[in-house]
Amino acid sequence: MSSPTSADRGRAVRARLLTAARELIGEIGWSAVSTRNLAQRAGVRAGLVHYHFESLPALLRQATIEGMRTTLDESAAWLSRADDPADGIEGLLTGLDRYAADDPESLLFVEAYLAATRDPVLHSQMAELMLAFRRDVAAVLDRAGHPAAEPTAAVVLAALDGFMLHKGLDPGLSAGTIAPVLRQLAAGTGRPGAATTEGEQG
Amino acid sequence: MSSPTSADRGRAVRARLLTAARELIGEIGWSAVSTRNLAQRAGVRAGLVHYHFESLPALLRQATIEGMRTTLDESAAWLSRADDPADGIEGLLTGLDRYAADDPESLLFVEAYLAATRDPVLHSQMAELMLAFRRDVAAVLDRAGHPAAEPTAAVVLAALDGFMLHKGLDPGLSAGTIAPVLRQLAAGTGRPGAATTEGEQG
DNA sequence: TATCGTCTTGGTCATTCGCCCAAGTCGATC
DNA sequence: GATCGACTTGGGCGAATGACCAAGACGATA
Repeated sequence: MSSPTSADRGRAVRARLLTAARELIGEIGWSAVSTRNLAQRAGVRAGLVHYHFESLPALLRQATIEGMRTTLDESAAWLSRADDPADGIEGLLTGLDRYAADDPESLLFVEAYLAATRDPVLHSQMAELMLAFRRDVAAVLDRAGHPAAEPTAAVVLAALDGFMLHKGLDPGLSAGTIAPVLRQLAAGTGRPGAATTEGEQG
Repeated sequence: MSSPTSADRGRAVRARLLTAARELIGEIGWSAVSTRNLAQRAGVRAGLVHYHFESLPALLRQATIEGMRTTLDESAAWLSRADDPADGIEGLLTGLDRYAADDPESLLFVEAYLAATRDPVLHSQMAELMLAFRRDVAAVLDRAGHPAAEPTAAVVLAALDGFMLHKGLDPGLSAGTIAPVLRQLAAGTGRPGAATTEGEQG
């Protein structure tokens, strides 16, 4: 009685293709994803790609946006759940740290940034997502009384993405190394009480 | 007489190919650079690529490493020339800001990070370069009495690369926005005198 | 049972890819 | 003037690419 056959199988194939796209983008790079290796990863025939999706770029766009939305929604939820903004940001950082080296999903974001440079449609969709997330981070900082919430949020997000980039080159770069600096940033300027930098950096 | 013909023309062709490679990597992406569009950009026949270079990836590697070395050397020189580390870092930032939107050369770095993820040779060469530069930045911070030079240097460099990434999505993100935050970072923790954040952020 | 819509198959199309090579140009050297 | 070596030309190789399509499969509907 798991009856739904035609339409449901189609839905499953679409989902498998989107998941495979997210994996492959991180593993081999955005423009190296082809209809054939994508179909192989998803376990379907290559002809299905152009039946279920308008084009290969359209598929990659949709997979990317869905993946980013999921990750950013979870991150925003985690952030607003933390007592202290610094705790929330450090949580984001360590979450990033845990699966950055192994899982290529983290590279999906960077690949998407670059792809957005050359794809106007992807660009506008990603810009909307990222602006909303940055607003969330700024709001959390502002609510905690941070004197410069907006620019600090911009720097923190830039540092997080850049951390992902640099971590690939230098395995010695871990979340623990830069967490104190990010905490200091999240704490604001003249608040010595939140300065965890003293005593245990390195 | 500008006589040197054979060997000298070859040298010129190699240089043109390397320059064209740096341009194209930023414009269309690392894996989209082909022997043919590369040769066309350099104003050279496609067959020359494999005469002057072992392979296309080898050419891209060499072009990338040379470009990065030049940029990093200039940046390090600029940094050590500044009186205050904060001034030096802000100089790096504004230099990055000026030609980030137009010139695709800024994307070369990000493309290289991703390519290094999949190319062990490029990986080791880039790692050496970036580690040396981060050491330079940390040394400048340390010399100015910064209490946490190493991790701060890591965060600053990550923020700079991340800034390049985010700037492509949000044109409203300019160097002026995040410069105060980076200054604060460069100034260290408990030094209110260097806190330029007050009064004019945004 | 017959028809319909949705999905799937297997293959083809023109194009582009990295790489290779025989033949040629041309100044330098003897 | 002959020879040499560095460089250049133009074409060609098999393989991979994105896109497309006629034909079939199969449960749902009538």
